[in-house]
Amino acid sequence: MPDQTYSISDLASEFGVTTRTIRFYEEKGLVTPRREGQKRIYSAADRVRIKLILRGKRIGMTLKESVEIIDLYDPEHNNEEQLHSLISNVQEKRARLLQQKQDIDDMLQGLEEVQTLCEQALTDNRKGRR
Amino acid sequence: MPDQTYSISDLASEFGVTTRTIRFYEEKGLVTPRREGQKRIYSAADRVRIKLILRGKRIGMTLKESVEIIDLYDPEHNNEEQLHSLISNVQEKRARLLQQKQDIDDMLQGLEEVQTLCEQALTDNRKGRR
DNA sequence: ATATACGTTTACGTTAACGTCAACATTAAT
DNA sequence: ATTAATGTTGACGTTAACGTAAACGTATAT
Repeated sequence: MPDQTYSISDLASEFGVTTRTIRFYEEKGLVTPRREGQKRIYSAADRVRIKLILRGKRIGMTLKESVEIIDLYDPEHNNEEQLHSLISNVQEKRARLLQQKQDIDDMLQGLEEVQTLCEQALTDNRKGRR
Repeated sequence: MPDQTYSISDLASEFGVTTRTIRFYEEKGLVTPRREGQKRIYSAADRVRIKLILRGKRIGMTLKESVEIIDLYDPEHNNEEQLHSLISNVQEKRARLLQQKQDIDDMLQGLEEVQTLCEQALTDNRKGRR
C-alpha cells in the first residue's frame, strides 16, 4: 500500500498534537491535503512533512525555518547559481545545527555531573547513617 | 579580578541581545543584579546565568525551562527525598536532550545528502558543458 | 553650558503558535 | 430516527518573549 492515507485525527493522535494544530499548519501553507467531500485526506507525503515540522519544533525551529529546511529537499534548482545558493543555504543550516549540538552536549555534561553529585550524596548519607 | 562586574550594555553587546532583553529577564526574576545608585551592576554569576539562559534558548527551551535546569545546579536539596526527585528531574531533562540530539543528527544527515547531491549536480554540469 | 552617551521606568504594541469556543455537516452505530 | 463520533469553518482569546517609544536622570567630553 504505497498510497496510504490518513484522517486528520489519525495524524493528530500519532504525533500527539491537536487537529487544530494540523489545520493551522494548513492555513500557513505547510501542508495541502486533498479533499474528499469536505474532509481532509492526508497522503504519506503530507504525513512526512508534518513529522519533519514537528522534529524541527523539538529543537526550537520556527515553522518557517522547518519549512525552509524541508524545501531544500525538493529540487526546484536547475541552474548553477541556484545550486550554489542552495549549497550555502545548507551550510548555514548545518552550522547552526552543529552549534545546537554543542549546546546540548554542554548541557548534558552539566547534568551528568549534577547526577553524579546527587548519587554521591545519597551514598554518603547511607554511610553516615550507620 | 574574581569580582568583575558588568554594565547592562556590556552584557547586551557580548551576547548579542538588547538591553531590553536583559531587563526583561530581570522582570521575570531570572537575574537580580545589584544596584549602584540607579544603575544595574551585574556580577560574574549574573553573567553566567544569562549565558546559560541564552544557550537554552538556542536549543528551543523556554526561559522557564532554562531556569529549571540552571536551578538544578544550586543545591537546595538536603534530604533523601529531594535528592531522589532531583535525580529523576535530571533524568527527564537528559532524555529530552538526547531526543533533541537525535533530531539534530537526523537533520544533519539529510542536509549532508542534499549537499552531496548539489555538488554532484555541479560537477555533472561542468562535464556536460565541454 | 550643552550635547551626547548611557542609563532608568512605564506602558502599550507585536508576532508566533496555537487554544477555545460556537454553529453546523456527515457518517456510523443503535 | 436519533445519538455519537468525527469532521468543517469562522472568529476571538492567550502566552511567551521581547520591540518600541516617551519622558526622564546622570555623567562626561567639548
